[in-house]
Amino acid sequence: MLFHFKNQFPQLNPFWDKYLEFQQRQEVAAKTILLAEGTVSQNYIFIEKGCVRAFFNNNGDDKTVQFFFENEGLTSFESFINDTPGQFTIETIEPSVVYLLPKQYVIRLMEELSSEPYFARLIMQVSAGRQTHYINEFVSFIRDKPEQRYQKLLTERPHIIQRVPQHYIASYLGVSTVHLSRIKSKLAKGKLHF
Amino acid sequence: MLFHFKNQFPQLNPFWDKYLEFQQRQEVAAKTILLAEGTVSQNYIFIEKGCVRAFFNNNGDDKTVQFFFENEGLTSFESFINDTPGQFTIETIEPSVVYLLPKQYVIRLMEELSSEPYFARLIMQVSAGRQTHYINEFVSFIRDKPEQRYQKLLTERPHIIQRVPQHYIASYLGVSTVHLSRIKSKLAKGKLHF
DNA sequence: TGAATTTGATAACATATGTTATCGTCGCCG
DNA sequence: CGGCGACGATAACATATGTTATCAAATTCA
Repeated sequence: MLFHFKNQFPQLNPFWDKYLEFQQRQEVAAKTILLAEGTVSQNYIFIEKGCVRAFFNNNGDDKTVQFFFENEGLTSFESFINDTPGQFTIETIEPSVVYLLPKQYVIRLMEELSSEPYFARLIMQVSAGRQTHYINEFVSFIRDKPEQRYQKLLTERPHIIQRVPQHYIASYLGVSTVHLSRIKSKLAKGKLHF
Repeated sequence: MLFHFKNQFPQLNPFWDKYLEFQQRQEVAAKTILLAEGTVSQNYIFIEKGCVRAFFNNNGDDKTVQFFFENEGLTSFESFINDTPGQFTIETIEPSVVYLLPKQYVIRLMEELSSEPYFARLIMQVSAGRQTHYINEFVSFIRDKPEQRYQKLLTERPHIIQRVPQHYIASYLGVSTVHLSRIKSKLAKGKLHF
C-alpha cells in the first residue's frame, strides 16, 4: 500500500521518505507467521527478500489466496482502516528479509496525506488496481477449470511455480494436491486440449 | 460509488447535490442491457426501482457475479478511472427505473472532490468496503460448498431468492440449474447436515 | 551422517457436479 | 383463447475432483 508506490506520484515522495526511518528490518525463517488470521494487522509489511503467502484456514485445511515476492508490500487494508481482525494469515514460504512499519505510523502518514490533492488520486488508482486484481482472481476462479488456471500460472507467472512448493499451488488453484499431480501428469503427456 | 454515499460525510453533500440535475431518469424493461461487457462504462447507474445483475459470458454461458436492488448505485470503477473496457454486462432483471449520470460529470465531480480532505477518507472507506465485499465473495466461493452458499443466501439475503429467477441464482452460486434443483430438493427433504 | 519431515507421484475408490433429455407449469402476447 | 417461451423439476448417465493409502525422493536438521 505504501512504499512500493514511491515514484507513482513524485509529488508525494517526501512523505514516504519521512517514514523510512520507522521501519524495522527483520530476518525471519521460512514458515514464520507475520500476521495471524483473526488478529488486527499491526504493521505494513514490505518484502526485501524471500516470499510469503496469504491464506485462510478451513477445518485445518489451508486455502492460499495470494503470493508475494521481493519488492512487494502488503497490509490488510480494511484491518487497518476499520481496526477489524483480518481473515488471512501471512506466512513466509522461504527464509525472508522484511521491513515492518508499525500501524501508528501508517495511520499518521495517511492523516498527513489526506489533505494532499494527489493522495486522492493515488488512492483511486491503487484501489482500482486492487479491485481489478481481486475481480480478475475471482473471475478466473469461476471461469477457468483448474488445468487452465495452472497453465496460466505456468505461462504468466512461472516464478511462482518455480519457487513455491506444489501443495501451496494446489491450494491456490483450489484443488487437492492429488489432483494437481494428475493435471501435471496429463500436461506432461501432452493430453490436454483446449 | 456516488449518490448512495450521501450523508456518509455530510461535509461533502453539497458536491453530490450539485450534480443531481445532470442525471437522466429512465424506465427500462426487464432484460435491458445497461452496460455491455467489453465496452467502456459511460454512466454511473443508480437504481430507483427494480433490480439488475452483473455477469460475464463464458462460451455462451452466463456467470452472474452480483445483484443490485433499489437505492444501490454502481459503476465499473476501473473502467471509469482507466478508461478500459469492463468485463461485466449489467442487465435489468425486472422492469426498472434507473438514473444515469454520464461519465463526464462523474469525472468532473471527482476532480472537484480530489482537493477536499474528506474525499480521501471517503475513498479509503469505500475502497475498503468494496475490497471487503469482493474478498468475502471470493472466500465464500472457495470455502463453502454450493449448499452452504445457498443456505447463506437463504438466511442472509432472502430477498435475492425471492426476486431473482432461479437460473440466475444457480449461475451466481457457481452450479448448474440442475444441481441447484437438487440442492433445493435435498434441503426440502431435510437431508442436509452440516 | 542419519533420522525425521517435507514434498510429490500414483492407484483405487467415493462423491460431487455437469450434461442431456424429458416433462409439466405458468405467464405473456398475438 | 391458444400457443409459445421462460422457468423449474427430475432421471440417467458422464466426468471431474476429493479422499485415503502407499511409496519414493528430496530436504532439513539435530
